[in-house]
Amino acid sequence: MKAKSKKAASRRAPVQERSQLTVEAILDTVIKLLKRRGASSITTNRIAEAAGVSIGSLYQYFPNKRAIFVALHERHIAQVDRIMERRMAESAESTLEELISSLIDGMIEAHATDPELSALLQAEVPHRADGTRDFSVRLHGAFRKALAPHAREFGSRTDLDMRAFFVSNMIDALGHAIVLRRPSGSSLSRARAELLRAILAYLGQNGSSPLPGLGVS
Amino acid sequence: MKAKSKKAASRRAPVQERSQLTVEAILDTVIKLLKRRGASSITTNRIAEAAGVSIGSLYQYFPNKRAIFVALHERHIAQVDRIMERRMAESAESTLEELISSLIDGMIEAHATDPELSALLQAEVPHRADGTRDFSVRLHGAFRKALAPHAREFGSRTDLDMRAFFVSNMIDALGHAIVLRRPSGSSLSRARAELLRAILAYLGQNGSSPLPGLGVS
Amino acid sequence: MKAKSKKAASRRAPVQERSQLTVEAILDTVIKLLKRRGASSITTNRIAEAAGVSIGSLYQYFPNKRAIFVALHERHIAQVDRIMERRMAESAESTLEELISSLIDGMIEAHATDPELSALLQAEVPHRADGTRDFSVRLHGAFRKALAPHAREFGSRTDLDMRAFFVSNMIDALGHAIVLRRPSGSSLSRARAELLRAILAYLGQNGSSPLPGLGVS
Amino acid sequence: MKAKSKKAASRRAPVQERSQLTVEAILDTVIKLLKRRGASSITTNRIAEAAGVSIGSLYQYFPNKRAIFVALHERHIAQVDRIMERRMAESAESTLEELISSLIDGMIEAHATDPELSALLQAEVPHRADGTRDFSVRLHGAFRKALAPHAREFGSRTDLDMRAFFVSNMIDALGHAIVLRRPSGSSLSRARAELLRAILAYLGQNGSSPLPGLGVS
DNA sequence: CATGAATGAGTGTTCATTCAT
DNA sequence: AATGAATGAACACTCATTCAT
Repeated sequence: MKAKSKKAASRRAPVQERSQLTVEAILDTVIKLLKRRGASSITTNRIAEAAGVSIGSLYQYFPNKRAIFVALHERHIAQVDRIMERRMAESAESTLEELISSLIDGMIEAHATDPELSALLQAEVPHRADGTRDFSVRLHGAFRKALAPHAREFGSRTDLDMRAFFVSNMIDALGHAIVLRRPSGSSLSRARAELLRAILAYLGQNGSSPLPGLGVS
Repeated sequence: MKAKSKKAASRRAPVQERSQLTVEAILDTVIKLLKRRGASSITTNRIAEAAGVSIGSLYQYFPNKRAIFVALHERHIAQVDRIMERRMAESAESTLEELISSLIDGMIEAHATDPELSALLQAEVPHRADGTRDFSVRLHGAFRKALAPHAREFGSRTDLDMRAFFVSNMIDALGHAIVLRRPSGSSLSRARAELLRAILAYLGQNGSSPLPGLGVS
Repeated sequence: MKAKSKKAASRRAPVQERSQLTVEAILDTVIKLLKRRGASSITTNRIAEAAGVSIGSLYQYFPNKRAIFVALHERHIAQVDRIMERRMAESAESTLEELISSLIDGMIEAHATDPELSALLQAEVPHRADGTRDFSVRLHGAFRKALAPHAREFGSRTDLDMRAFFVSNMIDALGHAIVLRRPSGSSLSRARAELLRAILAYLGQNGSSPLPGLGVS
Repeated sequence: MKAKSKKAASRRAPVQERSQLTVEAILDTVIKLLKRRGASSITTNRIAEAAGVSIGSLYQYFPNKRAIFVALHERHIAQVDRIMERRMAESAESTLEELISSLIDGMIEAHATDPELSALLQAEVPHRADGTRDFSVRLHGAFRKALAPHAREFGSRTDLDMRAFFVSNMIDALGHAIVLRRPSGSSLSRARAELLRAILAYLGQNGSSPLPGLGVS
């Protein structure tokens, strides 16, 4: 699930650190402008000004405007990545149900933090289709591993693959949906429970047995 | 599910028709340019030229550039709408399973026709968040009606609402996903069957009994 | 010596004509700015404003800034071309001396009209080396033809070629020099006579006899 | 013929020397960039980087960008100057023919070393008209002195002046021309001989006597 | 002296939109 | 209605130059 891992050597770089701070400041500013005025009115000069950086400096950190949006998407994805990765690590010893439950919460955590931003990023900020795909793909891969121990329950290898695909997409898409569009009048926790139920039902194989001891180990 | 219902006044038809044709031609051109060069290089002048229309005429049909994109999204949604509406009408007498099966096929039909376009519209062409929401909302409403006859099986009214929300989102999001991103090596029909199974399992209530009376058999 | 010969079909083009006028106006403006402020302070917006044309229109006629300078050079060369070509045509029946005399006057006419411009074009306005070369090459070719009838006087074909090369370069470079840098205190006509003498002496073969009957015929 | 004579104060030498080396390195880099990318893409930052000097240091040696180009032209002219000056000194006892022959060789030596650079400096690198003029003027002055002993052969003082002007310009312009544009198929030495012949013929005064004993003394 | 991050005025260029024909 | 030349505000981006370290 690691996106890029540009872990800075701890003491190596006051310069690097300041760079990183500036980059973060710029991206945060873009988010602010995105919410305040919408994507179409964002200009590089406005970003620079609002971020308290000279336009020249902005171009020292980003080669062009598109790169700023790309970085914004990447940072967002990396944040989700980090959350999900942590949860997967934590659930290493848990049952499958616990794992899925945790990942749903992760998804909710990731998107409920700033639902407006999530929506804007998807609807207004152009992003080569790969960005989203990458995330899906990583989540899919993670699930393939998580479900592998139970492979014999899912007929063939293709079955496992498909199952992982569905589960990852359900968590992603439905997690997204319940945060952003859940029917008015229903609580998030209620929706969360429903999502868990949906996934478990799907994995329940013909509704037969209720996942006896599906540890992730 | 009707998007706008611009029922043409019967006698103004000839004019309206030419207008309609021009509008269609323009939107088709936008799609072509979108695929060929990407959204960021689309300009109104280029659209007009590629569509064989003068820039002046283009502005006779669209008040500004954004309106073109809006119209494109609307047309796309309307197409999906039409397909789904037809299928819902056709399945008025069918079992729930048949309805869902049909709607899944509708979703696939809608997106498999031009997956590239679907992806582009979502990733590159800006669309106020409402566009997507509108569609979801309509599908949701439709499902509320479709599931209503079985209301007593789903405890409260809130339950029904939630159930409809999940089913509509699963059809939308997972239908989308299996067309655009399904794991290589798996067939669309296989994925389609899996999606149906997932939804039915979800509606199967705890995976226990098979929806007594709901025709799911 | 023909540069491009885009002689407009006489009635074909009111549009073309206006275009041509605008282009000329722009180039004239560039010259004015060149003289007034120097090449380094010329901007496309300033050109447009000074020419009374919108910047957008300017870019309808020239794809970029460099093209403006290229066009300016080309126009200048074309003017010299035209003058020289006319003189060569007029001297078809004259002696070689008369031809050379006429071409010297042509060169002077060409550069004396606006010596400042000539100097600026050469010193400040960037021009791919070919521009100048082209002119030299055409003049060289012209002289090869002019001297051909006297080929037997100049040993081999290489000799003729070399002779034509020297004469064309003397007319070009020295004609240029006497207009722009001739020693203060000497008249142009005096310098002109000296140039003629220099060329004739050069062609006089060892300075021996005074060009016996070198008619161009 | 001395261009500037920045005779280094003997004791500041080490510093001066390093400075001088840096300046030379910068100018050499400019030439490299000039050849590689063309004048229009040269920036001070690129120069500094390619020269392995910090941009700050570059500005320690040159007050602004223009100064770099000026220095480049001056260095080039100084090189030619040096060559020509040496040759004039060496030919102090020679005949006029020998002097001229030597200066032609000097001109060839100067430009044949790096013809591409010569062309670039003239065509792409902006230079106030004075730069070229200066050189011409100095060569002109030198010739005035060289021809002075034979003043009585050239009628008036004005005559002498004019003669010196023509000879210096012929050496300059035609020397340049034979190096850079001589007709394909002719050797440089052949062209060199032709240039000498042209100048001698010009000085031959009506083609009469062949310059009896025109020492420069 | 050296450095190179930072600056920001200014540039070339685009492109949505208008409007006279 | 249709046209498309013209517009010019606005944009992304550059680059000569400075100055704190």
